[in-house]
Amino acid sequence: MISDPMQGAPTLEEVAALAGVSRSTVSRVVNNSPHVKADAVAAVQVAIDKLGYVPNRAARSLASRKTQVIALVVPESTAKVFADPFFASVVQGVALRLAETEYTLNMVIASEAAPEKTRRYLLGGNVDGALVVSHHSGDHSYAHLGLTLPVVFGGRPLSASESDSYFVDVDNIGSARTVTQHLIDLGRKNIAMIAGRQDMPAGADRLAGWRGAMSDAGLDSSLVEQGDFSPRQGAEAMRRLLDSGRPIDAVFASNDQMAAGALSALRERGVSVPGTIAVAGFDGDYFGETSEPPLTTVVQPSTGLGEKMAEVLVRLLAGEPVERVTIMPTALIVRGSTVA
Amino acid sequence: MISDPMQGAPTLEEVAALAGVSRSTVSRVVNNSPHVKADAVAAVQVAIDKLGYVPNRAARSLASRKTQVIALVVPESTAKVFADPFFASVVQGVALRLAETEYTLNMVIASEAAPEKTRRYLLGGNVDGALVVSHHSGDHSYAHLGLTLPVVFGGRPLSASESDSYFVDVDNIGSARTVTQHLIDLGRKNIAMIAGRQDMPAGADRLAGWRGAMSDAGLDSSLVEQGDFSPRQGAEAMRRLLDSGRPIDAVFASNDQMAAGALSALRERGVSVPGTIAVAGFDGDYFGETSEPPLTTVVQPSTGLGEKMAEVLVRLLAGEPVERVTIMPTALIVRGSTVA
DNA sequence: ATGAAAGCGCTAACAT
DNA sequence: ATGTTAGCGCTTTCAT
Repeated sequence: MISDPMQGAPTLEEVAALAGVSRSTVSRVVNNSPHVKADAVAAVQVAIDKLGYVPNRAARSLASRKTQVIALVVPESTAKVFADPFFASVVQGVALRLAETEYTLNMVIASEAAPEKTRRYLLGGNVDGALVVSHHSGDHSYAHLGLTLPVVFGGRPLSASESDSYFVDVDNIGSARTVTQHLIDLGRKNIAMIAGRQDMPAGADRLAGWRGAMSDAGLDSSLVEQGDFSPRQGAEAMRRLLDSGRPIDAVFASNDQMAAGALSALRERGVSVPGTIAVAGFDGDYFGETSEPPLTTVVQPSTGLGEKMAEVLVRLLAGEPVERVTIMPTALIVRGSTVA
Repeated sequence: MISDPMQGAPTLEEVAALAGVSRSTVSRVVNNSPHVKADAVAAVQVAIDKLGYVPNRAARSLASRKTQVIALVVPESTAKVFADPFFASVVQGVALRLAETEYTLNMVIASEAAPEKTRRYLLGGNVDGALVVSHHSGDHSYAHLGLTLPVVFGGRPLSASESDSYFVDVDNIGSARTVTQHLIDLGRKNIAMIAGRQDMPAGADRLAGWRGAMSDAGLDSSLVEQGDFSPRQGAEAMRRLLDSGRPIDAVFASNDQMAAGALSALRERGVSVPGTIAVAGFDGDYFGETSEPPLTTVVQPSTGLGEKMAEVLVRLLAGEPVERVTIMPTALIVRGSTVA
């Protein structure tokens, strides 16, 4: 059998004995207190190294009433579409940034069936703060968590007013306007929209951005179909658009996955892209990079978004002043799906 | 400012007082001890609900010498390619499965620069067990961790002998043979291989499987180029293959990402697929699903792999007998890249 | 600058 | 079946 890992781990007390100082002094050294004489610090360091001492988190947490744990809350529905490369990148950014700190990353899958369980866990003093990513969820039972626990959201929370929650996001409306304008500048007039779920900020805002650009240009903005951000539903939406019989010379989809789906529907109907219909997406993930033709899209700094979320929370926890809203930059990338 | 979340959290002692029993009894109820009378259980439950009591993990961990934490160790290089959908799915499986247990998932990014930091953390009594995924790493400093801490690997560990580590994997050799045989059955004779990194088991084994099938069929197995599992290097490998001037009528790539890259190289050279060259991949991820044409591939149950890893570790931790090696089933999926 | 002492909230023998 | 008694390993006043 495997030996108990917690067995025989050297304690602070043993370090103190070996260094010939009190436990308090060792504790101070471990916590970088400035009030310890240099030689004492040295002696303790030697003892720590010799023993391979690692502070016990549980004891430390119990005594200090701080957990040094940050929860990354992922609604279960989002977890199921972990396949979403955008989401995976955000998680990656969070993990990378947190690895540089003393915080530990606790990934929590929030079952939509038992939201109370998650709430209790988060509010039960098990974590110092939480990061909530819900690209794909309408569930915002976490919106009010921010009143009790430091929380940073990935993407603007739907239900909470901007004034009382911290979040990191991109300018979805503005970016959607930009892609749409690109399509308009190309001379396209009948630009359809494959919108994402409207119970999600990203879905609603991108639709709003498209509408804004269309009406500013005096174009009709009634060509809208909806999908759930998946390639499959993107393809289905495209087919419905085609079947409507209305003239279409361009399509803007709420994300690259749906745009890629639209591309396959177009291919199966023998419609040339961008010749007959130009297609643009949003996200800048590899669905768009590897599609045929590659997609014109709005690139979001997905890893950067995760890093920023972690950073905002860490600073919040450190008591530093932090801006409630952080908007990350996006960039329009023009590729073969709109320009031959 | 935000109120201290750990402030005022009801303690076991308060529950005991309200229920009119001792702390031990409350503890027993919380831990589902069978030795508590029904009415006492009821009284305690009422008190717990009324107070909204949540056990303090730190205190529990300190007293019980168990952390209830499982680390998911991700080598930093792997984290950077978190973009790998296969890997993301494995993580998803782990998280989903662990969410059903009492364990907490601690995601640890193991910096290759400071492997000792991770070792210390894992061995310092901060976790009960670890899950190591290193699809993309040659680093196996974790191989010997298994001697001290319960560890389950995703994929066969390279350096450790099978007899002393737990792992969950698929039959890479056999599956690679199967795809290759499919190509041979199609009448292809000059089948090239785009192999993955040979310092990784998956890379080496898939190459071996292809070799085996080729030599069994009496075919030449010298048409090999290597890549790092990325689409870009898959495309480059394909170009080198084409530039070699040797006849080629099929290609098997170590993963779908490289196969997708090969597809784009082929398209840019105007080579028809599967007409002139048939292409097959491995993994069953969406690179293969969304490519044009979609890829014939070996589907691995990626989420299932993660779930199984979690399950094996949980059972190991529970002291249940568990098989050291778990091989998950794969399936050959034939699509347009090999059959018109 | 350092030590002594008192817990943090819980579990785990040991009694009863 | 339930209560009592010690700690788990660390931080943190409070002295000195």
